[in-house]
Amino acid sequence: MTPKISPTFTISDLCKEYKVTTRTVRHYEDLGLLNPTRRGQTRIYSPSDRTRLKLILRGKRLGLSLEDSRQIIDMYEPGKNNVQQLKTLIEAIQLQREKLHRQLDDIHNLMTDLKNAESDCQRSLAEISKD
Amino acid sequence: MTPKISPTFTISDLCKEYKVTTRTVRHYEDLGLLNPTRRGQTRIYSPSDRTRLKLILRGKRLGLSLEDSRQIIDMYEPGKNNVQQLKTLIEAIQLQREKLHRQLDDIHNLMTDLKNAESDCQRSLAEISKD
DNA sequence: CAGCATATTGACGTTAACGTAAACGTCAAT
DNA sequence: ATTGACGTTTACGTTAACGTCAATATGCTG
Repeated sequence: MTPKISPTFTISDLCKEYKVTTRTVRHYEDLGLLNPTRRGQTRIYSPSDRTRLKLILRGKRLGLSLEDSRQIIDMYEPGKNNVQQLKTLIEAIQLQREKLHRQLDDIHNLMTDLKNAESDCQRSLAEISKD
Repeated sequence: MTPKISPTFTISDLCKEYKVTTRTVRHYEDLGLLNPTRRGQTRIYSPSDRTRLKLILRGKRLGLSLEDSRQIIDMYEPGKNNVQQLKTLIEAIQLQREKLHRQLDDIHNLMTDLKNAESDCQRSLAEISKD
C-alpha cells in the first residue's frame, strides 16, 4: 500500500481559491479556527484545514459569527466521550437546527416579497411602454 | 364611512414587541431606516414603521447589513417612474434573489452536516450505554 | 548570488452596530 | 410639589472582523 500522500496548500493557494486575503486567513488562525502546521515559519495547510475554511465562509454567508462557526465545526468532531458532554452537544446541535429552520422561513418570506416587488416593477414597465 | 384610524406605537411598544432596545430603534432612525412622526419631540410609530422594523430584523437574522435591508425595503415601494431606474431596480432584486438561493443551498448543506453530527452523537451514546 | 515574489510578525486603523452614561424634558399619580 | 416612569439628545465606548501599513525573513529563478 502506497501511503496516500495528501496534498498541502500555501496560504495564498487558499486565498485565491476562496477569494479572501491572507490577513483574513491568519485572523481565523488567531481565533483558533485554523491550525496549519509549519515548515520553518511558513504555514502549511492540509485538506482538512481547507475544509474548515470552507465551512467558516459558508457560516459567514449565513450570517454566523466566527465564534458560532468555530462551535459548529467543533460539533463535527465528536472527540467527546463523556455522556454529559454528548448530551450537551446534541442539544447545541438541535438549537442550531431550529435556528436554521427559522432562517429557512425568513428566506422564504423574503423571496416572496422580492418576487412580488419584481412583478410590480415589470408591471410598471409594461404600463410605461404602452404609450 | 368612519375614516379608519390606524394604531400608533411608542418606542417602547416596539421595543417590547421585538425584543430590542430603544437605542437600537433610534439607531435605525439615524440610518434612515425608520421615520416616525413626532408629537412634540416624542416619536410616534405607525403600523408601517412597525412593519419596516420587522423587516429589518428579519434581514438581520439572514445576516444582512442594515444598509442591505434599507435597500431591500426600498424595493417594495416602486415610487420610481423612470424606465432606467425600474430596470436597475429589477436587476438589484434579481441579485438579491440569487444570493438567497445560495443561502438556501448553504442552509441545506449545513442542516445535513448537523443531522449527521447528531446521528454520530446518538451512536456514541448508544455505544456507551452498552456496558 | 542578486533580485523579486511571497512569506512572516507586529501594531495601529477602520467600519458596523450598537452599548452606556450623563443631563435633561414631560406627564400622571401620590 | 415631588416622585417615578418614560421620553429626549449628545457623545464617548466597545466588539467583531478584518484593513493597512512596516519591517523582516525565506525561497525560487535567471
